[in-house]
Amino acid sequence: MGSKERIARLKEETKQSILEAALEIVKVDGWQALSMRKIADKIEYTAPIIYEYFENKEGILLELTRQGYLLLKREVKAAMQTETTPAKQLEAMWVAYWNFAFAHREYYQLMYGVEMNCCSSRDSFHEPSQTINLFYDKIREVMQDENPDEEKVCRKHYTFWSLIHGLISINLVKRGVAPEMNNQILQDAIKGIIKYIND
Amino acid sequence: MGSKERIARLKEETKQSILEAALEIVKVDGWQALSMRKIADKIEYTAPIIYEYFENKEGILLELTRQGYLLLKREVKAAMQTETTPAKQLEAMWVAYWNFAFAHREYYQLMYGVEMNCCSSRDSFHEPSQTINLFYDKIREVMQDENPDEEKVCRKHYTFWSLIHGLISINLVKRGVAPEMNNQILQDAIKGIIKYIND
DNA sequence: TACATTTGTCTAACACTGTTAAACCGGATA
DNA sequence: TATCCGGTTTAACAGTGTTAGACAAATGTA
Repeated sequence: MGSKERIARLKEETKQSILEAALEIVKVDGWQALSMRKIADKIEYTAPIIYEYFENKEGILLELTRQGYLLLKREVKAAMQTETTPAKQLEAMWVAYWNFAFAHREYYQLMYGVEMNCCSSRDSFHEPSQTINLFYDKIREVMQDENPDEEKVCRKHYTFWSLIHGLISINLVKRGVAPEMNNQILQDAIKGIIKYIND
Repeated sequence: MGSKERIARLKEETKQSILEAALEIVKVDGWQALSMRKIADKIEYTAPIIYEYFENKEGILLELTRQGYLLLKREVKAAMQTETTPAKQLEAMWVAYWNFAFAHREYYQLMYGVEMNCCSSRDSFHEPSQTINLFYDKIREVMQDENPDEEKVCRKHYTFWSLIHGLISINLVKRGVAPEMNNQILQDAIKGIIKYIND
């Protein structure tokens, strides 16, 4: 009775095709454009059969997240194996992580909760620049250099900001990060940054 | 004819009440729970009148984003004024930024596109830990210390990760950041981190 | 005062969304 | 032949953002 296995394999195939269809839609039109009916259209079925393969829409997202983590691991591992010394390896791994985020931005967005819906143009605001200027000014003051290179000031701030924004994002998305570690990192980061400004 | 101004003031009031209602809903149930009809319910009107005050739902979000930036600027500025030396000021400003993100998480999420919908429990995955372990191992190798403190390894990695994740997030959400600066920051960060591991 | 026009508000509807229950229909089984 | 069962679809529900049309009350005008 190999037919049982055959149909099981077929089921697995359409399950995969659902995931692929979802990913295609997202790649073209973004996460907010993903709908059950569009997936169904793409695999030439009607929407309800998807529920034979996944509990609900979130089930699909969960599975894609899992795939994303697997893919990321593979790429990081591969990058590691291109180098020999630990320092070079670590560097290559982070570059791979970086590249993954842009090569598979849909995955990265899903995995780490980055901008999945809303507000098409978050640029075109002038308000943020007011706050940024406060920081720029202060960095200039901290720098001993009399005529600080504007590009350098910008880069310092951007580095700062990335670190703290990253810390915040991770905390907002994933609960249960030890708060005392957050504080220590935040303190370390701030101290480090201020020192780093006069490198 | 002061009545013109009176009704203009009234209109402005209900416009504000719409924004307040939206914020209340979001504070309690998150961004994905926000709907025009719920806002209307809260201000005791029906949904269509909201379109007299805002072009559409995104118009509301845009205005809230603007308010968020203003609020952030105020708090950063206030923090700055509690200190006198530039270094202390810069430190206080970043702490204020950090505090803002958690005191007004709805605003921060909206402003910087952090996890506004989807995937209730992104925890409860074991896949991410596989990748994290790759990094942990490598950090341990880079550390000269024979018996590295586990908490220290974790903290180093977390710092790394925050910086790079922050860099990525900003790039994914806000387009138009100079790519050459990204590269320089990424390179600087990675070099700096590796040095910093053996502090 | 009588009529006209504007203003505020609501109802109803459209086209979507995720999800479920019921019907249907073809093929394997008794 | 009759029965059951699995895969599939249709129809529906409740919810979403958004728009057009109706209706009444307030206002302006003759």
